[in-house]
Amino acid sequence: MLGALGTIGGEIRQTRPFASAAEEAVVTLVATASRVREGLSDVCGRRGVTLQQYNVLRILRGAGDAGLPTLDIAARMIERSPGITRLIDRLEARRLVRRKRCPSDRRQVLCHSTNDALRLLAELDLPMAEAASRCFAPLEDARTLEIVALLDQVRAACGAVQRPETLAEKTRSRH
Amino acid sequence: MLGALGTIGGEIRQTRPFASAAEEAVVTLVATASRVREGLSDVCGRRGVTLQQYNVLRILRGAGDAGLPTLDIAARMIERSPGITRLIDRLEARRLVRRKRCPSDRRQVLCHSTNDALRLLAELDLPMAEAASRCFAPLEDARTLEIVALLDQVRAACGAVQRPETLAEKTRSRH
DNA sequence: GCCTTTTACTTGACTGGTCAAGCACCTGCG
DNA sequence: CGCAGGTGCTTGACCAGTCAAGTAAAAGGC
Repeated sequence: MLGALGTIGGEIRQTRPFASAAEEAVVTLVATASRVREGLSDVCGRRGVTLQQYNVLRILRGAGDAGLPTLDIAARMIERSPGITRLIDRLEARRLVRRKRCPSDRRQVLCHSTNDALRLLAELDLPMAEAASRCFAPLEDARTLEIVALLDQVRAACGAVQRPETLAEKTRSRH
Repeated sequence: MLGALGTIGGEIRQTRPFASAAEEAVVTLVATASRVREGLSDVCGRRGVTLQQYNVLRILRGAGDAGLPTLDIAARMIERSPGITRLIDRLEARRLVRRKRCPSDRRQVLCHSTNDALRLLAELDLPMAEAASRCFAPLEDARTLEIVALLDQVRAACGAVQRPETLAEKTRSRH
């Protein structure tokens, strides 16, 4: 384990082996996600959007014409983002998002995808899918889904204490 | 798959299933790492350091009295960090790092851990290890190491194009 | 019908991260 | 020895993310 080829221990030139399997896994997980993220970020970056912005645009595309209130977008993001307002500000400035106050609840601001955004997403769909495939290319689909299943358990374990169900979510699941 | 409990599809309330295993895996990977990162970040945060700063301090502890030049630290970081100089600036301002010019190569700046830093790390060792264990608690060690092995392959696949071996690394491996 | 509480953001001040350019220093090569 | 080119950082300008406090609207009492 001490500096073996292809392992994190080797890559970051660590002098001592990991104290536990969990510690090694945490480091490997964060490092791997970081690399994958860079690859995707790079693809988005070529079209002038960050990965977070891309994520928002995809969420809005999925929401369709109805649009989505600001905090609902935040709740669906892959990575938590408290700066959601400003993030969308920038997208609105670039005419990738339109906002309007919700008539039935004037506290909410409904966000909509614009045609520019849909065009941008259409351009990004293929390269993003390719970037994802490239990362998991050495693994068969079965192995890939195995990772997914294992990671789901990890998220459940740390997410349980980390991100307690919000009130909004509780309310939603009640009906 | 469409919104099943405990899966990413359910958690982020996605309306359509994923187009491919790779895309699902990418989303799951980034989301999971993000949650794990938050948990660790939170532990560090209570002692006033970011996860990146903690990583630097650990690297310097590992380096011992010899210290380590700035860019060597950057190379060993779990997440790539071009802002390494400023990151260390902040650590130096808080007296967690000492810097001095290397006498044999005056371009390099050798960074050293201070006693304050060692004390801080000693305080963080246990809670950080616990946070890591908590994330992987539902998995047996064998399953945990299975994830590590799979993720190593993913990193190799996207890292190959993403982060080509630097010249410095080539030089080092030559002797 | 008012008054508290909750929700859904928004704003301001700040910290931290990123990119590009620059400077000091070393390393060969003629 | 001098100088072209590479290395190792640092700096400045910018942008994105974070935290705390504030505002406006809805919801729920009494």
